[in-house]
Amino acid sequence: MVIDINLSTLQRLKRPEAPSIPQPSLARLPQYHHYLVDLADKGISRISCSVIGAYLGLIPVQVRKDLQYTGIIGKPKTGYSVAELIQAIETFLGWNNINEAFLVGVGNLGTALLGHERFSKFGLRIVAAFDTDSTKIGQWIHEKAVLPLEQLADLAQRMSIHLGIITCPAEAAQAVADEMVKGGIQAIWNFAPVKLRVPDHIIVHNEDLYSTLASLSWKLARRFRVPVQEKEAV
Amino acid sequence: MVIDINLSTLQRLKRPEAPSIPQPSLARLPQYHHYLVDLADKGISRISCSVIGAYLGLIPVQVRKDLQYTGIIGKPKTGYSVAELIQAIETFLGWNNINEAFLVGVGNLGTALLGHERFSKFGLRIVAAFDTDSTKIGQWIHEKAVLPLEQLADLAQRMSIHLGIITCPAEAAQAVADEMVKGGIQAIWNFAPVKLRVPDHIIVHNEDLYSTLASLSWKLARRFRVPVQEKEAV
DNA sequence: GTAGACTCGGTATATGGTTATCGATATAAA
DNA sequence: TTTATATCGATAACCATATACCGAGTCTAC
Repeated sequence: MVIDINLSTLQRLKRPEAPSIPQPSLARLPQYHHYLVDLADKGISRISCSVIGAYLGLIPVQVRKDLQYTGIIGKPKTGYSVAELIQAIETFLGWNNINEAFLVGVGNLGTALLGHERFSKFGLRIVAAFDTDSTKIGQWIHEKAVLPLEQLADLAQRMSIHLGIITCPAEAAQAVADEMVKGGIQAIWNFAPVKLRVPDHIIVHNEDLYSTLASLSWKLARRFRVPVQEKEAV
Repeated sequence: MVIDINLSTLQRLKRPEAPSIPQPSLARLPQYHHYLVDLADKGISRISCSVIGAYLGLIPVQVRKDLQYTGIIGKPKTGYSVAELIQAIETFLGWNNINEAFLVGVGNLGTALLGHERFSKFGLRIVAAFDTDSTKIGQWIHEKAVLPLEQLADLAQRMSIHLGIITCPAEAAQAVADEMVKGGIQAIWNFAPVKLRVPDHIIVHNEDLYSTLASLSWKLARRFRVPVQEKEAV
């Protein structure tokens, strides 16, 4: 059986033009951004890594390294310009160019995302929603039309939509992903707890609530359980 | 200014009894679990790391290492017992003992979580919801009562609730967290895009949509931008 | 104007997680 | 019964990320 070998090999081969920024740093940038916007609102114009780090519980060096990826240049003693920093992060993350997205699955979660106006500040605009439930189709939710899933592929192609958001039940997720791929969608933000099978060039990010839940319950169990050894000897 | 030094030092001091399992492994366990339950439903009773890995896009060694943390023991050639493996993961993650939780913020997202029946399979039961909006208080959403936030601390204490879920707007999140701490809650699952300030012994997990969004938009921007160098020389 | 303190940027080291390798063992086929 | 093969468990090498260190620059206070 060589399937596994092929798979892992593929994964590695896919990465030559791999991220020039570590994934964890990428994930921290929005946090810096959020804090910086707050500062800007307060009229503060310069900031140092130490202060940012103190606020977020990170050491100054790490903050500095993360920020360096955005290409920003600071000045000794004074630190960075807040405005420049915000700009640098937004540019780096591509938040200046809006990504238009389709969302599939207008349940509670889907509705929540559709109504999240703040996304537009972070380069995301959900332009339409899709569902298979005929009672939902035709409705308008948060000013977005709910269309039948069958139209997704065609519309995505014609409107050059690059991003798809999956908030449908797990059972339907793979079929939805297939439709998205057919419509030329490049990246999928997947909220369904399923491993999607898509071509290699498609970017998939899973928002896996169960992972978080696992961490939490493990830590809680650990805290309230009498401290026993985790592994039994054979 | 020594705040930062103290902070980072604290973080390290907090960790002596740190996770005996890497965070990424912990996050993968639910995925294995999900797949295994599917297998069990199909009547398959034994499984090898290679097959699990092939399904999830991981190499067999990694799967094996992850599973070892749960204390499971496999047999050469045959692999693991599916049933034992499921049991081992559930026990390890503490999914057998139900965690009762309070949820604060009955917006779309909060409602979505309240309605998510599957959580109960993963050791989570949301027993009540809270809000400050008087039009929501008194309602029942998915068979859970919506109570005024003021009652949270008292009820949490009397019912020995250990877990709090924050799905309210960012502005209110810190105040809610404070209430939770006052009520003796040990762990917080935070969906608000805010860095919460809580005592050291409180476990906080942020479900940060913006981090994911940042990754996605960076990768999309990178794909569609002409490949230029990321950093300008000084 | 000078001394001192703070902060940046670059390089080096340490840590933690992932991947590779090897020997042992159980099953299945000859 | 013997041989071949798939798989596990353990140890070791490797890689990515996080942390520490050091020199250089600039602002503040005296």
